[in-house]
Amino acid sequence: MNNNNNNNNNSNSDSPLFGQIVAFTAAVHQVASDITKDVKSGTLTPVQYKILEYIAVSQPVTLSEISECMHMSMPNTSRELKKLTEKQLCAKVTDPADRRKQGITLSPAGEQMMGEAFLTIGRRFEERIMHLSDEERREIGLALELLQRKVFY
Amino acid sequence: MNNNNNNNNNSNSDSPLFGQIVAFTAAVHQVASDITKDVKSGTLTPVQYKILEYIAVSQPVTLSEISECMHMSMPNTSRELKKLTEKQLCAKVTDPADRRKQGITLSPAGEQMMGEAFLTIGRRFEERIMHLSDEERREIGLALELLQRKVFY
DNA sequence: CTCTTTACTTATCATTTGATAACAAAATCC
DNA sequence: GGATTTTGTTATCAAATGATAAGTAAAGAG
Repeated sequence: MNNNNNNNNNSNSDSPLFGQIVAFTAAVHQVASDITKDVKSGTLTPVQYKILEYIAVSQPVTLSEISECMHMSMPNTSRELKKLTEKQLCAKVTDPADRRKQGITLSPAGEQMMGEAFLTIGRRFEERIMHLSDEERREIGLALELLQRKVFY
Repeated sequence: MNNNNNNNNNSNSDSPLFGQIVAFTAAVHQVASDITKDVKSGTLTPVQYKILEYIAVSQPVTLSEISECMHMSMPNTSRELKKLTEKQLCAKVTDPADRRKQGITLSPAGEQMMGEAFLTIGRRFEERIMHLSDEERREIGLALELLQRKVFY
């Protein structure tokens, strides 16, 4: 009865791309979540793992950068980073040029942990694209480049 | 030549695609997070919003489906859904064919809330791709389709 | 009809995360 | 040199989320 207008409100008829992007984004999230499932050590909280991931890719980083990029407040960032440091997974080095700033890097143990995590992720990804030919991979590379440049910048 | 098709176990990131995918995935997450920032009503927790989003796209859904898809336990799913129902944002309808199951849909208020959210998201997305030509959009559509079919399935 | 399984609920507790106030040290501004 | 801004810390509190145990009602199996 009051089943009013049809659902499938996935779009916005302005842009047919929009619906496609929504579905695509959901798929990317889904796959990313599948592929990274259980890679993190049990002693890490999800946020802590994310932080390590970010440090691993962007090191050295400052606390403020982590804070901004991960959308968390400085106090909370500081707290989590302290825990990571206590777990010996990362190290803070005071910038000699500006001694307020701290360059944060992974410790050797942190490097190893994240190295293993990325290896697992890489293996799972390889499985997923195992069956693809060189030509297909080339196309995928181009598609990724295109989307990143024009949409996900 | 070191071609794919054989499963080389020492895989990790000798696939140049892997690094590209990592960066791409990060970019997608970043943009998605930017674009959906603050679209949710202040009365919703992040998880509750995610659930509503899922219901909106997939309704009607059962509790178990939400539970599985969102990676949360049945008790917790039940709790959050109860809160959403109390907030009048969704409705449970017992399946007459199997009265254990509950089809969950958005209530009119829920439809409206999510409709507005999607509209905002759509507008922000439009801004982002505003400057693109028809030809570019067509290419993007193709790229999305390719990636979704071959990588993010 | 009893036994088991499925789908979900309720209650409870621990942990994680978010938010805010108050502080400190180094750099920068004037 | 004193005020201000930047960068980070510590402490505390509230809320959100996760985990688990125990229960209910309906469906299905034998």
